[in-house]
Amino acid sequence: MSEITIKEIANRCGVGVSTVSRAINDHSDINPATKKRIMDVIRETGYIPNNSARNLKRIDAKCIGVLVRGITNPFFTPMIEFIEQETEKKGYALVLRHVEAYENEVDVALELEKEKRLRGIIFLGGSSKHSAEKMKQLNVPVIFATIGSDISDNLSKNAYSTVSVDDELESRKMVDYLISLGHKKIAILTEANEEPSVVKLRLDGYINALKFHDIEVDKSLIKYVDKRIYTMKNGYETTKALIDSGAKFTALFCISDVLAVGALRALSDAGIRVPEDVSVAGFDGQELAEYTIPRLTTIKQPLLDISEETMRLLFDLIEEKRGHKHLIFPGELIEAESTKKIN
Amino acid sequence: MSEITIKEIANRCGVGVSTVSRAINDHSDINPATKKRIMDVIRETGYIPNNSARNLKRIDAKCIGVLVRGITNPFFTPMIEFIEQETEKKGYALVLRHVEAYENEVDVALELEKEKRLRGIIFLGGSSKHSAEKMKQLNVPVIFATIGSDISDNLSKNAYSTVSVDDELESRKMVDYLISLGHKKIAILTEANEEPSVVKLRLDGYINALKFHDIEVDKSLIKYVDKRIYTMKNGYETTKALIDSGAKFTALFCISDVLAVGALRALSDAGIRVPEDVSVAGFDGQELAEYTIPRLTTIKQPLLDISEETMRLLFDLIEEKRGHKHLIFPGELIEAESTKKIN
DNA sequence: CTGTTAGCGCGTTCAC
DNA sequence: GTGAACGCGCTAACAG
Repeated sequence: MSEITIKEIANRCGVGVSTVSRAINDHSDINPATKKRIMDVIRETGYIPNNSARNLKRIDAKCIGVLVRGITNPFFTPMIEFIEQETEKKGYALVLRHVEAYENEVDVALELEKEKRLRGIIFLGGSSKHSAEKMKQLNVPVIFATIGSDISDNLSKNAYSTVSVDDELESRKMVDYLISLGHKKIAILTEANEEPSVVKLRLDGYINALKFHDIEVDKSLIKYVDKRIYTMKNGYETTKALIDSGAKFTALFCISDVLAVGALRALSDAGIRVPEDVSVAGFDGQELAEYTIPRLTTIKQPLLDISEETMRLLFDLIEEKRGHKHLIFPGELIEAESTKKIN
Repeated sequence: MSEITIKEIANRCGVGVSTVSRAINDHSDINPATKKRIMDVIRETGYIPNNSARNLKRIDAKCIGVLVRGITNPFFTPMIEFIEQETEKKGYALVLRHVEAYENEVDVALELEKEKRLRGIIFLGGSSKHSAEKMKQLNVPVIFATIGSDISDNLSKNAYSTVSVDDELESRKMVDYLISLGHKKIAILTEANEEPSVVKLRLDGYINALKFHDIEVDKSLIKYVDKRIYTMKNGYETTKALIDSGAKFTALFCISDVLAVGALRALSDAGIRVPEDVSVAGFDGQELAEYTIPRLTTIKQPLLDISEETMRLLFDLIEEKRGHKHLIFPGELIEAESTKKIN
């Protein structure tokens, strides 16, 4: 039962611990024969090195950390898969960590950096607005992916990079499109969040588009979901509330595809046809949007581009080839079946 | 940027390291005043204890590990949330780890157990079939949730617990139901997997139900998706292939809800109405099933029951109140809109 | 209540 | 090519 350690292996092989260490870590200066003997014993005994002890000593642990906000959200899955591949290609290990609602992502990162000796950190989701003070403690390169820099104060912009779409612009693009289809009474499903965030930016885009086209912003058409913008339930219930409120609208813009799925269902239940009676649009361009009935008109975030550039930037930063940047990629308006020109 | 350590804090406060340690770990035997002084300095300096070092020493780390197979799969999300709550209630920490396709979950568990000094391990997804030898190395309680014990050899059944539905039975239940609606030509979307697995059990259930009702098993109606049963794309493409094959069927049973979503879309694209022309059924009872159009008939796995019993069992095992068990919960057949009596 | 000290398991010098 | 010894940062046991 007692835990088996490197010492134990060394004893059984009649060698010193450092030799075992060399065998495990693929060092070159070791006799192939002894290495084989050691590896055999390791396999027999089922010995597993203790990671805590390794991390404590190892100075050159090539490891990058990815902190994901919201486990509920399938949106990041394709990005994570790409990041995993690239990380491995570069010979780095990856530590993936979900950040709970009650946790501060930078605190978690700080802790992880010490524990795993991270060489770089990627934040997926969450906010890039953090105290410059704390950010500075993170003394490895940091990149926020899918979160723009508009969200933070200018002071700390050179403390990290961002790779994202321009959420305000993309949101505006979608509302412009709906307006171009003849819609004037456009409702929106969003989250009550006055903090700088992608949510806020998307709402801003909606308001700005309406204003630009001299359409009055009708507060009864702005509906706030309860807390989470990535649950169908919230999309369903908030849409139901919108319908029940008696407000008249010909289009409904949901700031996430997941919300839109709930909206589609709620409209259908109310006997409202999409897109004949009401046009519905989402945001994100998740896989799901291609499989709803009707298919969802949405803004597709270029996740592959974002992921690629994130990794390129991160490794450049690690190798000190260049400084921090703030990159913006254009989203793509996917015109699908859920929106239609108004009669 | 030299890392700041506990020693440094001790120096700055003019106390010993153990006093700092006591302050950090909320020990009772410490002067509140000195504790406050220490905590202040810690806050100022932004000191963060190194987890690796802690894990290395700490003997009583109350920590449980959850290993999740397949990050793509939103199915486990509600379970994870529940497990998190319960773990915290009991004063335990939680380590959540996703297991990649190329990894062996028991190996990962072994590693994690050493690193984090786990007191218990929960596997979500994957297989419970592992060499008894390896399982024995895991010398803390192990529970497989949502995976039945039928999958493993009898020898090692007392080495771990399982909490799940009976996948074969539930699958049979669904096919029985479809037959009761008058369907005889029932196609199935599954995965080519001869290994013992939930996938295999669900296919077995399908075959057994047909046999029981003296319906011939038509191999052209058994369609295998490519690798993953939790992607809509696979559901879509495999259904398309089924349609294109010209095979006649009046019902389509998908062994996951996610596959069924793809199937719904493919049928719709082919001009086949659900449920008028073809009935569609899923399996799992995920949130998504309530939001498709039409709503999906499915087998709802009692995730709350499974989660509750998993946690109860785990803590009982940790406290050595009882031995390993293999619990089966009944699934619930949700009759929704995607299935219909045949004319 | 507090300081000193001995390891936790391993990687890394530095001798040999 | 190999082993002995040191210390990573911390907690726990033991004195005081």
